[in-house]
Amino acid sequence: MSSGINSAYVGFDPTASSLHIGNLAPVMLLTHFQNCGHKPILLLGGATAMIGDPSGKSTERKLLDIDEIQTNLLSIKKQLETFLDFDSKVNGAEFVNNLDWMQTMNFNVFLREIGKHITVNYMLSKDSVKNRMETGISFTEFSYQLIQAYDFLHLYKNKNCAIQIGGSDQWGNITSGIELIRKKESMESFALTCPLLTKSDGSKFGKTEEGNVWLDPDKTSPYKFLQYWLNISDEDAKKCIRFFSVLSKENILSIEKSHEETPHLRMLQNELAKEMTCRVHGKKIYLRALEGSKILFGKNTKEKLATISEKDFLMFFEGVPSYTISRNYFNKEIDIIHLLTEITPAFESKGELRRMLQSNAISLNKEKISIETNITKNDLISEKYLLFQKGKKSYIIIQVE
RNA sequence: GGGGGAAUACUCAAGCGGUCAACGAGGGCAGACUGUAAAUCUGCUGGCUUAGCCUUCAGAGGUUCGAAUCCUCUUUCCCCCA
Repeated sequence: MSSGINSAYVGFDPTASSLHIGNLAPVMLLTHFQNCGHKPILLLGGATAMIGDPSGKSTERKLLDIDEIQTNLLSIKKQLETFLDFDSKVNGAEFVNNLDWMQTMNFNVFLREIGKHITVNYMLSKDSVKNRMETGISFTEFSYQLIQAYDFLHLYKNKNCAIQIGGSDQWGNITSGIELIRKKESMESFALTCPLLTKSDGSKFGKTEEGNVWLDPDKTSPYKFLQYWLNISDEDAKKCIRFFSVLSKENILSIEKSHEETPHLRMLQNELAKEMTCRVHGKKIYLRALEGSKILFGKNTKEKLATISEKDFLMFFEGVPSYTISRNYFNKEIDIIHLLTEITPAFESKGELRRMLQSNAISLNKEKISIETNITKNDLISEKYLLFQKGKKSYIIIQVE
């Protein structure tokens, strides 16, 4: 590794229109790899996405639509571009697409040149296949590891790339590639896998109750994206900042030190959230999302709330339960319980809402309200919205039309 | 095929004729504290027009002034014998 420039590749199958932060671990390995002077190669799995990787899947998957794969491929490519340097003459990152060599590959040639070197016995020993022996696996998905193995061989021969990086679920596929290179070329190649990141509470990293945290702002709003990083526990933040930031070792140690001295400032989380949100969404959007967080979680923010634009308001609250009601209701005062249970189904029962109100859990426009509160049109933000909160983090929006 | 046991709220799990909307634990939600943490403490956790009322303890009937509790049948599950 320390001698000269090496190449390493990571493969991404365009099975979704966006990457999520769980995909980022191998990307960051490549980033660090490049920062050490080596050359990263990003393999887009235009061909492999058409096959379907059985790794980690307990059942056969439906084939993806070919047009969809193309669309996905382009948007994932765009997302990846922000993580690496493509301009360097010396070790600039490079994209390849395995469709380029697979679509001209003749099946007969493939069987003679590639298939002959890997035994079915060997292929069957992989977890991805073994786990499917009971439930069944199609020949198509079974072949996947051979195609990925061939990718590795192809890049070894054409790009002098002897290292493949991936998530730990890719171990089997990668070692098949190493095996193939050894058989065909009598040369050594290397696998580097990163464990699936888990949080200290044992749950999967990069998931919220609503699902994956996506890089695509249409799937996960920048505000939520920022919030995800801000809410990482201290313990996890230490791990994450090493992994996901490109800060120097000294820098990280000094942030950690300040964090320990003044833990309530949450230096680690803030720094991490800033790095990630800026890199994925850009600085401008980061600042807007940050402003939103301050408004929603800061103190004395009722006035501030009134100042944010409708556009930002909608961005911060993208994805929160929202109900639309008629303006006619505001001809007179509205009973709070009537509004939140009957006019809108925001709460499942009046009893529940009553309990919440009695325990001081409900806020309207950032101010606690009681069971006697009546709503008037003066409570409307931008003459259009009512912002309710259940506790600290759970929002409900009522929009007037 | 014969015999025995079980089915209770989101989950586990008490209850064995009235004091049961049903102990307790976990989970969940909220409050206090705090850092939009963790830990801790507190409250809530069937519905309603809430000193009360209504609907719930696998399902359907029955006994009784009164049933989650007793009886009958049905369904499902577990165990033992063949």
